Amino acid sequence: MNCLRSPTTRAPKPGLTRQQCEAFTQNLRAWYRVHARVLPWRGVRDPYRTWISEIMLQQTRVNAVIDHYARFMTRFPTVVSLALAPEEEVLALWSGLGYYRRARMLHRTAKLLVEEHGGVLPSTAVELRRLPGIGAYTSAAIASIAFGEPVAVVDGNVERVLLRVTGRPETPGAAAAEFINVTAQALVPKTNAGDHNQAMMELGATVCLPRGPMCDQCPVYDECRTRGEHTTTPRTPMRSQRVRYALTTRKAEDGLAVEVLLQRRPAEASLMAGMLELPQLEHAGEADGALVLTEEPVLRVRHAIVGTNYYVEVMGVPQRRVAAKLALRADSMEWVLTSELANQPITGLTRKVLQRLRLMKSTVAVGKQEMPLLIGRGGKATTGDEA
DNA sequence: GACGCGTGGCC
DNA sequence: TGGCCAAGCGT
Repeated sequence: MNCLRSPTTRAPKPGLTRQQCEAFTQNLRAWYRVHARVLPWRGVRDPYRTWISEIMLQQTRVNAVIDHYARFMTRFPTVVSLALAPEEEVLALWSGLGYYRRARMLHRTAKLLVEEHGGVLPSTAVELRRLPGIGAYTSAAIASIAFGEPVAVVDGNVERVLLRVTGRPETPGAAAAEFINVTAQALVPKTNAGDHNQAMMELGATVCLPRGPMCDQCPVYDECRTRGEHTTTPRTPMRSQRVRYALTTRKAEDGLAVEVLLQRRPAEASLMAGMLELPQLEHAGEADGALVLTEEPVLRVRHAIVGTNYYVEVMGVPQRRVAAKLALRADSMEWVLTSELANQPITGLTRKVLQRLRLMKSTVAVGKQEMPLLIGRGGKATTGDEA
């Protein structure tokens, strides 16, 4: 425990006394031994696996990561296999996870590691921090979990837990961030730092919840100043936007298979660059009437992206009509076999639409195996038909 | 330091 | 149903 290690006189002090630090860490450790969730990336001593899981977990829920992680590790079991893959394939396995820049940086870093570091991850937080896509949190997470370095992670969970435990008023800013960092570091044991860090996050994710913390189940209730009181800062309200996509299909050359017309987003787009989606129609207005065959959309879905609710209408558009309308963008159009959709870098929204229309099969070929594309609650594979 | 970047699940 | 997120990073 580092509580004795007093910071320099000018640095802020931890928000807990030495005795509180010791009690907190002990109680947390005992709780974690019993309540730690069994997750695929836990209990493996492979820095590569820790790296992949931590990148996937950035701003992403554990449940969403589990199946993507399994497919990803099957297809790319090593740094070298990842480095050798085309970016298209990395994005295809990332499809549905969001924040696609993560996948590109992951791929870039894998190639960098192979070219300049013998395909091996560096073992300290300071060195890891220099790699693309690895920031303050992820460098500490990999260093502590995979290499045992006693460095604290600070994510949203840790921040919330420590604000509640210390009772420090939530006033965002550099001073508050430094206070959190110092307090978090004071709690890190010299050994098993990785387990301690994961326990801190596990506590925040399963007990010390943002809303409705379950204080009666909390292992550090006695050390907590606020017992769960915590005000969350209000957010900007969601905006709404209407959007229409064209669903156009044709028979493949063999006369049996079906192909779907997709459009590739510009490589320089800030949002989902280079990924495939259904062609977007001009918004309801003037010339649309001549284009749309079915007055009623084939499908309506709502799709939320941070800050915006998209109310989506998918319109069935025959091939001969779509050609004229979309000719200007013809160079970005691609016909994709429905059997190949699962292996393409498709945006989450288009993926959702195609699955709901049963045009997209529910498994993806990864190496020699067929992996389920959807995992239902409880880990049972589903066909997607239940939706 | 603020902002842009995705998504599925939960209530 | 609509609102609220969740194990951040780069610019």
